[in-house]
Amino acid sequence: MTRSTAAGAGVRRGRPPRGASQLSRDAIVDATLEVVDADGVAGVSMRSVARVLGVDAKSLYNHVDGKDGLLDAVAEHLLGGVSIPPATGDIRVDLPAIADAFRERALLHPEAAPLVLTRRLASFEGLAPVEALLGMLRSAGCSTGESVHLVRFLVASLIGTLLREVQAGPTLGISDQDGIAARQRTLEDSGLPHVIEAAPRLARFDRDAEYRYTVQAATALVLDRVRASRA
Amino acid sequence: MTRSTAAGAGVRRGRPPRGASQLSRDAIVDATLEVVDADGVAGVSMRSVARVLGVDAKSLYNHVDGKDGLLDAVAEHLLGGVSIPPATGDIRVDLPAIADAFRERALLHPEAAPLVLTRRLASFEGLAPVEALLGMLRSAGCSTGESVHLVRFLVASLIGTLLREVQAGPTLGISDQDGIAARQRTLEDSGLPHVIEAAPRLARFDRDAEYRYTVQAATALVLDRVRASRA
DNA sequence: ACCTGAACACCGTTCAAGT
DNA sequence: ACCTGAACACCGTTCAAGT
Repeated sequence: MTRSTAAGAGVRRGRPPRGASQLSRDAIVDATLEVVDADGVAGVSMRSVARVLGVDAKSLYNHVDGKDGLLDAVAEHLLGGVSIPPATGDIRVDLPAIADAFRERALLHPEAAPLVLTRRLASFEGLAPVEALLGMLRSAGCSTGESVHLVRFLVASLIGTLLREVQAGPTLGISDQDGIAARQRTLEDSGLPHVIEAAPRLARFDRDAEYRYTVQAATALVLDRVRASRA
Repeated sequence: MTRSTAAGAGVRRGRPPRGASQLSRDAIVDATLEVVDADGVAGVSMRSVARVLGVDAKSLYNHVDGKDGLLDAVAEHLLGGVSIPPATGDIRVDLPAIADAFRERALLHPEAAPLVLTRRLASFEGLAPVEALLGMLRSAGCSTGESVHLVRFLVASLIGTLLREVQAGPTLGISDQDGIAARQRTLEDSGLPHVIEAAPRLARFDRDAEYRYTVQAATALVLDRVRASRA
């Protein structure tokens, strides 16, 4: 049913062989993503993942460090797959390209996005975007120190934006016309003057438009910072 | 042992009366925060919270909508307590003041911060900061549309930053000298030239300094946006 | 080297009964 | 109106045994 079209960059494509004892870390991660796509992160249990593989839950412990390790592995698998196009030297092109690559990968399995965005922020699987951002800033003339600060700011902003994008998915968005109306009414009942004034706009949420605004604002900020660094 | 000094703004102070049937939504939220402070969000279960109150776990269902509703209530309780100082009319003062108020409240119970920052991003308990930000931007001359976009960007950036601040708490930070060294070594082993160059700076993380950088960058961005809006 | 049966100490939640 | 006993269908994880 959920037959996701784009699987990882892995070798094996379809669902892993059931019943056969073909267990491997990769197969387990794939099976977990199958569960996540179907039932969300909350649906992941050692037992539910094992069921997909036609195997006993305890067998997973031979390949993965408990449930926590399993979820880490999933986050790492997704983060590790970020592939960034070569730099052009123009920040107005390269910054959006890096952000897009990260976003695309993080939203590959929307239900898994919170995992990718909140777990392992300190991990080293997600270093590709950091390397690209650092390279961009350094060759634009920023100091190493300024570059590191700026990279952290950019990553944090992007993560915050994507986290809301994912959360807003079902609840807000254009899809749910009644939800928007109800939401607007709640906002208007808040008694806060500026919230009331902005209620029609606060009630709706266009994911792509919000993302583009974030990237554009971030780009402007970086350009400003680079200009200041040069002076 | 964990005797947190600053409790909420609630009326009752100490631990709720044990054994007595004094159950109430507020008492349950307080008890949950006690568990969170001691054992983290992962330590929260209907049974562990009930144990703090000297009550059967099932009794909680009379006041709270399951475990999910309980965690929502905790997030709302914390978010609802944000109190923002009156505006001065100077963005360079007011924006940091709003951010500080939000941060202070979100980090009141550090272990509960992920709850506050990720749950209920669409909630209406956290409207006070939104109202303050909208007011600031509108009276600075931004259109309603631009103000809404900007508020979303600012909130997302702040949430992303605070989320990392909380995550970085135990692992990075100044505290763990060996951790920093190990982390630096890993970065240097990545093979990524700019990551290697920046490794000493990437390895350490000063929470307050990073937060200040975020607020300052955000302030600069807003000032720039306001200037553009006027022209 | 890897899989599993037995086992343990947990979970969230419903519902009918009690007071 | 609110609390609980009995009950159900789950959890994660260990360990000793099997192959």
